[in-house]
Amino acid sequence: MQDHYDPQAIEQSVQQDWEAKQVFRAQEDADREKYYCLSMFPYPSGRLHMGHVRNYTIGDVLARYHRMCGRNVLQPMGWDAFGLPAENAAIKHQVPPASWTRSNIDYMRQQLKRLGFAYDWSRELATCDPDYYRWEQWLFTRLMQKGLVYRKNSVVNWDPVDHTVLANEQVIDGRGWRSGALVEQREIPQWFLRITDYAEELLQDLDQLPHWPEAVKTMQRNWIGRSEGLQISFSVPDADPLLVYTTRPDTLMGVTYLAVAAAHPLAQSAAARDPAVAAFVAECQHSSTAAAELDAQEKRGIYLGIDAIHPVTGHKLPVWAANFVLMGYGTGAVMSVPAHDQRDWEFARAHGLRIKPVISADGRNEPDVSEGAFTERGVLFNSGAFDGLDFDGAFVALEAHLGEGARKKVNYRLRDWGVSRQRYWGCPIPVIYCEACGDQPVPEDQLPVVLPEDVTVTGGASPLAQREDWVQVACPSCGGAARRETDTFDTFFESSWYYARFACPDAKDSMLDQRAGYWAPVDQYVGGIEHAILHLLYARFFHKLMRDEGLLGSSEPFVRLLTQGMVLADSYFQRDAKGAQHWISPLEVEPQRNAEGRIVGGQLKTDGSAVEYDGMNKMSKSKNNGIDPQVMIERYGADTVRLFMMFAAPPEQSLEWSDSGVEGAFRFLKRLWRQVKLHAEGGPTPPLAPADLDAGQKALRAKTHQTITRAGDDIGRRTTFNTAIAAVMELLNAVGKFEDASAAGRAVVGEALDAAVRLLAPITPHVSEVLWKALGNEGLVIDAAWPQADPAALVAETMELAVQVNGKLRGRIQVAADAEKTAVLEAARADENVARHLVDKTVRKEIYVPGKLVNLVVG
RNA sequence: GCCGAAGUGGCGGAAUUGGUAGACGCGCCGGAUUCAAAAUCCGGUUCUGGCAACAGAGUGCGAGUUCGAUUCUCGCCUUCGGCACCA
Repeated sequence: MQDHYDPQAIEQSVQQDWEAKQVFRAQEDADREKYYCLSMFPYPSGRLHMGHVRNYTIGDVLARYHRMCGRNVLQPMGWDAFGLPAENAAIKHQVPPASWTRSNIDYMRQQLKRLGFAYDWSRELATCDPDYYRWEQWLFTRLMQKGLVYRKNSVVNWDPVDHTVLANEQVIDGRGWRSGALVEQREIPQWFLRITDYAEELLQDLDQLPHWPEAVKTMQRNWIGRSEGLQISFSVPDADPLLVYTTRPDTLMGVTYLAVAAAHPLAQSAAARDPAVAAFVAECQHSSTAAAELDAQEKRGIYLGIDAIHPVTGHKLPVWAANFVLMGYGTGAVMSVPAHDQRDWEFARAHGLRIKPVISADGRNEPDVSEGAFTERGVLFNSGAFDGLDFDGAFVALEAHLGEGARKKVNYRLRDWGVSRQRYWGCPIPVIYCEACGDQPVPEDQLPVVLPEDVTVTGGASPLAQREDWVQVACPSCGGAARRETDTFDTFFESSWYYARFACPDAKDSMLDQRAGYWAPVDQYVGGIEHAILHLLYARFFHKLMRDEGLLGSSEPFVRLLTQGMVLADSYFQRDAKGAQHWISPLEVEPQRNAEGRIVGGQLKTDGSAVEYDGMNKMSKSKNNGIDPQVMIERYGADTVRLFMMFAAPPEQSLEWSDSGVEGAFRFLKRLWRQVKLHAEGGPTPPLAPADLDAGQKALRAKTHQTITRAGDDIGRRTTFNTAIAAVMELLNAVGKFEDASAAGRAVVGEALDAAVRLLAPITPHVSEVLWKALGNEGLVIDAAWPQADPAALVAETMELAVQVNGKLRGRIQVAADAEKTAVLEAARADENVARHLVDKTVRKEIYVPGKLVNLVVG
């Protein structure tokens, strides 16, 4: 054993040892309990960032912990390889997306290996590989045959200069990010998956996921947005009736106007007659397609000069076009009740429309709607024959009254999944268009439809559409001339099923084989909270599609979910003469602190010039505050980086990068190394005789077994790795203070160090392997058993209780562990300081919480 | 705007089921070691008053429930994540 802890010397040789012994190769074994641990696979952007390191360390700690608990663990890794950044890099550096992506994968794979993650690399997959994406093409053709796929027009952001469709993130202040041109909304035909057919099951099955965070389930429930209401028809003279959906049919008598989307046929026909309406509709064409921006923008509208007929009163209701009504959602029309809906109220106020209250809290007093809408449920008034009814009564009565004009309907906020992308670097949608035979799925024996990789990406029109050799194809039905679909799948398509393919990445004849039956579902999934809705919902949907295809027996893909927080770092900037911010890496700044120790600014290390401090922000290119994991691994080793990441914050919270925190983690490992070395130099650990220990030895042994209990619970049940590490630190602090060179003393220290090394093995696996051997053990610590606490070591003879008077802490008492309540209360009153607070007072109440405290309530 | 989360010493965080607020680490202060420094080791460290014993205050803000609230309820403020074409 070397004198000093030298991570660079040991980590490589430990990794070679694991590799040589193929330690992490997973084998199906029906006799063993399986544990499938998966971290969200990375997009191969070029280099690993700290978010990856955090994500994969969490997964690795859990995988290694469960392995030490005896489970048959699978932990695979792969690449979410299709996506927009490859096309951007292609434009910038004139490299094909395929080669850019594959060289990134090669670099990042080597980085992951350097971090010592326990992956079964034999199962590695990349979604840009035709052997992978052929199976999602196959599934799509199956779904076409089942009627779960359809094609319809939908709106995209169109850049009229670059002649290309833009992603929402490529639209900046309404303009294309490269061209600067004003973006237009354009309708194009796109493929959709009927996820709404599964809306009810996706909602119901959330109840089958007790080990998912409540926040994620709540967000998914709200996203699916099930509601029950009435679809009501409003007749319009000389036009088709307007259909609206409402969850508040009880407010029908308070409807004072109707609002339709700018793209609604009624608005379109009004635009043809009225230039003012036409101008409004044209203006709406330039608004964003992003819901967040639409929702936040000023509510605008225009009267169409058309009136609909109220289905009960027969009164005329003005029909408006409004920018907050979306054509793609529901019927593209809403009924407006300004007295009882806040958005309608604001719109009515702005445009001088009538506000008619019809719901009262108690059925007697009219609500005050002068300052805002009254949105609670209540009792109807001002509603003719329906006066006095409550919500449910009105619902039923109105449904009956309207007859043909209304239909009860369960509605979902969830919309069908548009999977078409007008991009090159993605999985080709396997469809052939024949003028004679129509839309055809590519036949199974012609799959995969391989994406040509030798292309030039310009940022303009799709390179695929320009490849006539690829586009032109024989119709599978009539054999005549036909054309391929040139759109590719949304990249969420690939990431919706990769977890299942890891069970059988080499399956040649099917999407999944029987091995998926062994490994699926994933027992523990780990990834960023930003995926709480979209990715996780699509993966749940795909799992059910694959189940209904007979490929899987379960209904949910992920049994447990851990959503990790972001990694933040200090960010600094300087301003140039024009006032523009230039972001400076925290590595180049000497921070300046105020008297309280808070950072208030800093100086550039190179020239001492002043820099401004922008606080802690998510590590990102845009703020230039990313800390390169590679640099940290080279300086401190993988174990220190892993330890710091697990210690600095609980996994679900955001984590603040701290150079001195990393130093602290490194210092801890150096101290651990010294303690083991010191102990090992004294010779082999003598055998332990628990019955013959003195009080001090018993105390250390109790600490060891408390630590085992706590760390096991923290890692296995609570997944709070930070507190598990703190517990081990406490144990090692106790060992450091323990000075007893007797045989029994050395036995107790040996037991403590043995436990510490095993408890740390999932977190700092390399140094743990070396220390494990140094303590005289054979084999690998990753093959050792997770330590078990000895209940006998935890039994204490006395316990400390807090004593409060009127809820304020006034003393602490030591009592026998089995003391009766009366004896405890007597000891509490006898405490000197407690007694002072009881002078001239009457004890009105005595509260005793066994093992915790006594509270004496005095008057 | 809508949905979700977070807010505790100088800093990161702990307090698991309503029961001792501040574990563990960082930083800082003092000491040991050293010619000196680094490294290491030991001690202290929520704030205010006090030599101390101890007392008072204290978990974003304002109310409430309770013998007792960081924890539960209501109302606000701030920050962060998502909002369907970033992944």
